[in-house]
Amino acid sequence: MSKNDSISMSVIRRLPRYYRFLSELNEENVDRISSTKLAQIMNVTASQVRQDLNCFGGFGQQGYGYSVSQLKEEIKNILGLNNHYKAILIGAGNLGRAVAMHMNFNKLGFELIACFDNSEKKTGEKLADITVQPETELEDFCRKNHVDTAFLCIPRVCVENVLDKLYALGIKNYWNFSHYDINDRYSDTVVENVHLSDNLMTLCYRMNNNTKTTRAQDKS
Amino acid sequence: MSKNDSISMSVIRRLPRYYRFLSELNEENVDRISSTKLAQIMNVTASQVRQDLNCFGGFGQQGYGYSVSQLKEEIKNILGLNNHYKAILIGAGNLGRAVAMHMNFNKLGFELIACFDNSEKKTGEKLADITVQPETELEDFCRKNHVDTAFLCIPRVCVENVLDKLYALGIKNYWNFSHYDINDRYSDTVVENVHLSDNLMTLCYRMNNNTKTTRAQDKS
DNA sequence: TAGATTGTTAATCGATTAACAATC
DNA sequence: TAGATTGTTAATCGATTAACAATC
Repeated sequence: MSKNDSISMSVIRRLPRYYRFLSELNEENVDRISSTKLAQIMNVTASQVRQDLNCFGGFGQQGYGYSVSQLKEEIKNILGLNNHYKAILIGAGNLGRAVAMHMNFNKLGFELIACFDNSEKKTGEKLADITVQPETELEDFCRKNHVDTAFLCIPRVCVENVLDKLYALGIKNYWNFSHYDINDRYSDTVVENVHLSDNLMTLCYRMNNNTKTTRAQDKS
Repeated sequence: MSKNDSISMSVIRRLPRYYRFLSELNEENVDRISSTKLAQIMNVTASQVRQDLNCFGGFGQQGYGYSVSQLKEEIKNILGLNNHYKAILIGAGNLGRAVAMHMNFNKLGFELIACFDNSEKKTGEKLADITVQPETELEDFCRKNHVDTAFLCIPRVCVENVLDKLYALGIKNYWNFSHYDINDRYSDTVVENVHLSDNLMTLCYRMNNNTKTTRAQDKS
């Protein structure tokens, strides 16, 4: 982690993809790989691979290429996947439950330690190995337990209220599934948005205009 | 839909966001808006707003601005949200169920007409107003019913098999929640990927390197 | 008409690609 | 040593922003 002054978001958003492909190669017991070969597999240019990796350090060796297992580990570290950031989930609806059950948080740098929902019906339900608590417990829980980030799987209209509480408690990292603009209210937050409906509208557009869209940014 | 030769993906991916903000303004009964005002609300530049909109036509009026309701409708049309593309869902696990229950497909240009799962346990379950069918019925169903697109909420390892069937049946539009690279196997497909774990890894990176990430592309 | 704001062209900025000297 | 492939600089390409003439 030496050179990482102001890495562009374009590069950052490609890192998980590198990590995935390198993990696969590693599982297939591939020892080394050249930027050209990796680029081929990933459908990008060799230049991009080398430029991207060199944002973080010179992981390769001239005339040889990159060690797959080493590079995989480097990127894992750069991404911070060895962390166990404590996360809480707000909202135990369909989406919240899917997120809780479906994701392998431990491999992604997180640990899900609690879930809250404002509906009495949900309270007491089990998701993975955590129990849904009433939202009235939220603040108390956060004061008693260190919480790094909140995953917001609640409707847009509910976000502001919860966000204000969380922010006041010092939680400033969010995985946000709503269309509420968190950064707009609190600018010193780190927010990753998942806008499923935007994504689906984009699919709709592209189905409509199939013949002539550019290829750029297709992936991801 | 006149000028739309090769609109860049950057522009396309911004359209849903315009649509959202304009819908809101419209609900607040705002009649007209200037590019400057809209840009302010959306946290972008006025130039970008005007450039983006002018990819599709001159919707504004000099000295006046844009009619909110008209512009909203224009974008709705550009996105094709008035369509009712017939969609089927493959996979009734946590994620599939969340997708089926959580999304307001009709407002997004789609209609969910069936759901399939390869597990006997799932068969017969009700999601929204559709019943989960065994995956063995898939091909038969697709031959008897027109299907425009498939939403893939199944594990990566299951995709290839299902994809081959769907593609053979002429289905070439996919909303893909797995890491399987559909475009790689069939290049004449339209694919929108939702890579939740990539997204979460990006959050992890940014939590690690909070102080010094660029702002570009933060939104979306 | 005067003021406002668009549509559009030109300038800038950043990201991607190409090229090649360094070096394993 | 000769061949391969990196790290890095320079060139290109595309996207964003600024500027302004057209016009409502």
